[in-house]
Amino acid sequence: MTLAIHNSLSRRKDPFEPLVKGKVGLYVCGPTVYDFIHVGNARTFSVFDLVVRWLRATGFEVTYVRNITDVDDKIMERARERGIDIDELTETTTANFRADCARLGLLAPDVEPRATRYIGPMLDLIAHLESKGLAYRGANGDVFFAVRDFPGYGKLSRRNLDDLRAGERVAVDAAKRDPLDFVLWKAAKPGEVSWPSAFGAGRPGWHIECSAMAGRELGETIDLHGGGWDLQFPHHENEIAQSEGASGKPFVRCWMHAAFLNMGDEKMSKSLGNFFTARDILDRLDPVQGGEQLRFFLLRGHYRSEVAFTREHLDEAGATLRGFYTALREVPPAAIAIDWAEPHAARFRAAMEDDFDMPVALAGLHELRAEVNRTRSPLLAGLLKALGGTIGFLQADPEAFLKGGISAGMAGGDQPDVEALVAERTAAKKAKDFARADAIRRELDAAGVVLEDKPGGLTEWRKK
RNA sequence: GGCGGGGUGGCAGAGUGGUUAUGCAGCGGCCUGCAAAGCCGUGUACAGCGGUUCGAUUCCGCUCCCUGCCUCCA
Repeated sequence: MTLAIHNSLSRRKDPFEPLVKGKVGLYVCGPTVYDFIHVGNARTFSVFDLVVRWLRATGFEVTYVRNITDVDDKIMERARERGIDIDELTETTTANFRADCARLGLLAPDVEPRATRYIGPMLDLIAHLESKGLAYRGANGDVFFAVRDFPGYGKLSRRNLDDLRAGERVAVDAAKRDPLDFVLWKAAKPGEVSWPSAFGAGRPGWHIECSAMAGRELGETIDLHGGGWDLQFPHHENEIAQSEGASGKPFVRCWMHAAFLNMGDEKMSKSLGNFFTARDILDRLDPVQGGEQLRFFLLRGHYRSEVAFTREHLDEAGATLRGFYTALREVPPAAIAIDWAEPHAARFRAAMEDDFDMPVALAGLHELRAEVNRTRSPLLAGLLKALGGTIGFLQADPEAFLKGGISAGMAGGDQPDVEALVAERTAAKKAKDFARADAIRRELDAAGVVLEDKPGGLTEWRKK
């Protein structure tokens, strides 16, 4: 069984073989830290979290690099609006981003390079490109990449230079030789942050940072590079041009692009203004279940298919997760190592290795869940938990998960004393006072608590 | 205008040239004091029109519709 990944370069599922056997370098384009991330961003980061977890679960040693873009026009603009300096803005935004990721249950990357710490490598790269005739200085002091002098330009996004309508929507910079040339280094204007350089004081263009950081952290040729679909052009195309233009070697062996999260049937995006921040959503969900619920919602479809963001779908994801946890609560899972030859495990793995086919993998997990309920086998329950664990799910304590925010005392002061009412109801039941017992059930139900009577007079409860 | 993705049962969502995806919801049953949970059973769904084929949701062509990138964007 070998992993096949859809490679945007070939547009096929290619067998995945890292450059060095057993070791994978993965670079993911991270956020530009001027504001909270939205749920669409969360989806992309969740997708690559899934990739990293799966690779590790199947024995790869992964170096996961996800950058922080902390210099950019929007950052400068936002800092100016707020009257704070850029560092203050990027520091707090980065901290917020990390906190949101933690709530979602995302693994931290092994390396989280910040663009401003890699100005040196960027300048080296630009100088190298200039020496090879691929970069030139414009009349305005900016340094540009000469797109037509790089033969492979357009190979990732399948664009023909002559078909691109540069300037149709945005004025073309007169300093460029070709309208499609892009900035490597922007000459500083008065009052802007800048770094001294051989090209004059300035700051990096957007694309150069990823080439520099990926090259510095993972080498000239990297195994996997990911991001959202919208990054394919121009960002990733330009990264290829810069990196391959300089090194003469293939930059990325396999490109992965995650599909969008939509609002209605439109892409969720900051420029359209139709977005929710990940934090807004997490704040509205149960404090115990919310992170896993949102991540499950974001990942239950295939990563190359768009998903529509609605409250109903989010609720459904929560219900599904509760179903899994219910099985694990009823049948305490044995702590086991996964035997990949076991039929459920083999099916799950085959699905995951087929370009991370989560819907099929989850279908197998559902069947396993039903079997756990039927057989009450701790070994199968253990397998369910272990398989879920390979992709970062089902690792919470089932009892705590099912009780949700109510058990953690986070639901507010007007919550009824569940344990006391349950005890009272147990007594009422014993006395055959079913009217009282049912009244308590109704009262708790209204408070969002569902009671489940078990054999032997025990009563479990969970959040509705 | 160029390049791209997609239209599957009430909803979500895989997949396949001819056999059950799966989940949620619904319906029936078992269990239960009543419930809940669980289990069992239950759905001739593949945008339309042609073509290829013994047979197409699955391949080919056309049409219609939705949508992405081409500017910052996960």
